[in-house]
Amino acid sequence: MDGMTSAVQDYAKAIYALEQRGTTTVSTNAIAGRMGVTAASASSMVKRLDGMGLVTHVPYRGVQLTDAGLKVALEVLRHHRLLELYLAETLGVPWDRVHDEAEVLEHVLSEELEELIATKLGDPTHDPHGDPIPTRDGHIAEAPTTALDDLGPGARGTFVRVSDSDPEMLRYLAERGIAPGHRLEVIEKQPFDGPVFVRFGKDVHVLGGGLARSMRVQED
Amino acid sequence: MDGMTSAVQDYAKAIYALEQRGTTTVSTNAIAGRMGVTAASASSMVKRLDGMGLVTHVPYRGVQLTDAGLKVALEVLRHHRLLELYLAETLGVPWDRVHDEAEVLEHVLSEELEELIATKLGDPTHDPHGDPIPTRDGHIAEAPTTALDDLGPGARGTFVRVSDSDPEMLRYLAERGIAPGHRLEVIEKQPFDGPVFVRFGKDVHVLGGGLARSMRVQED
DNA sequence: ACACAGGTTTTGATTGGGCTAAACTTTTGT
DNA sequence: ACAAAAGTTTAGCCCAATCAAAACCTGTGT
Repeated sequence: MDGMTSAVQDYAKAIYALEQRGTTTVSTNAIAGRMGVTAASASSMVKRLDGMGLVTHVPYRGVQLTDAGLKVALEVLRHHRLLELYLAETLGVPWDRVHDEAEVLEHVLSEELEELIATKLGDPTHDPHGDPIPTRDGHIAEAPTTALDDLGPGARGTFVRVSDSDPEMLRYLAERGIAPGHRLEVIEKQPFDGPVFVRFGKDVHVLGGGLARSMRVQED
Repeated sequence: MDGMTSAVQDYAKAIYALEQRGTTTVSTNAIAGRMGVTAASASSMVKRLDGMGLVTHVPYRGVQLTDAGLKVALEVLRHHRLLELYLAETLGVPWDRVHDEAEVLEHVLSEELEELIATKLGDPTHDPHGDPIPTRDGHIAEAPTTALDDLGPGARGTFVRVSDSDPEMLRYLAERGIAPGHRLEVIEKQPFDGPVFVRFGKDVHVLGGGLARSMRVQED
């Protein structure tokens, strides 16, 4: 299993993330969007991944991770999330910036270092965004989440993460005292794609647009 | 100043290392040897570095780092040596392996993380191989060293490092209780490129061949 | 003085990753 | 039912980094 470049790992991770978002098969355009490349680039890369046996690709119909591909994705994800936690805990990297640091480190982390870090952290199960960390042998406790935007009034749950860990959003939310792990209740949702009124603790916040669509909630 | 790929950084570092070894101008072959690539590859890369203003290259005559090139080399070197120290001290990576880990991490270490690590380590001046760590602003206290092989009987000094931090050699030496930082005295040197008899503390060791040529000593 | 060995550079090919523009397939709207 | 829109793939190009083979300098020895 060679040819395992950073790009290949990133695509596997992206496809995994997209598969989690409901759709069983993932479109080329979705991959391109997430990777920030053109559809043409994504298409040719998908062909490579298929050749490597990491995905099954039915032209014009979409792509799906194979077991081998899933393994790759989860390994990178484990690296990523362990690093996020490590950077936040032991080096005091501001928690809205650990994502970007981890993004580049994840590809060069040796298995040996991964092991040392995991041990040092006490084999943690969740990263600082509230995301579960895959185990060494590729298992993950992925509780299903819903976009805050899709919840109706009365819904209760835990704010789990911001998809893609967008630092801007994380900072914005942090400024108003909102962070992954916090309990919430939806008070009201304006129609016509309008904002949602959410209670965090005592405070009610109005969240709309991209924000409410990116915030993932684990419902009770 | 873009186009700063890992490869460019590695070449700058290699050229810096070779310049330290006495010769003012560095040959293409020497670079190729150190980088583990063919002379052709080194030659074309040298042309790139010249175009970027990192070296001055006189065809067929050799290469020399410019101020800009030196700055690049010392920045990477600072990353490398801070990482070596960090990995050894806080993660317990065996000290004969920190070099290889640092080799890949040095290129993706952000300035921010570098700062946090340096602070956490108390702004250290030397790495675990005994090599000085360049300062943020590109200064380095490079004490001149001599190959153990070049010392004569009676010479005293401190074993400073193994050039290129060869893990095999480091392990071999560690097994016999020899490590950078140890004081030594040359007892005898056999003629005709023969081995050298060196006292470390109470023990006298016989070191010859590639070993004595790679061990760098800072003379009193 | 000049040929030859050894070091250096050039040439042309390859691989990984990306882009634009054009071709092709599928979906959608009327 | 069929054309337009939307999505996907292909074709042809670029750049970084490498290699092997060929062409090219340089210095040395006779």
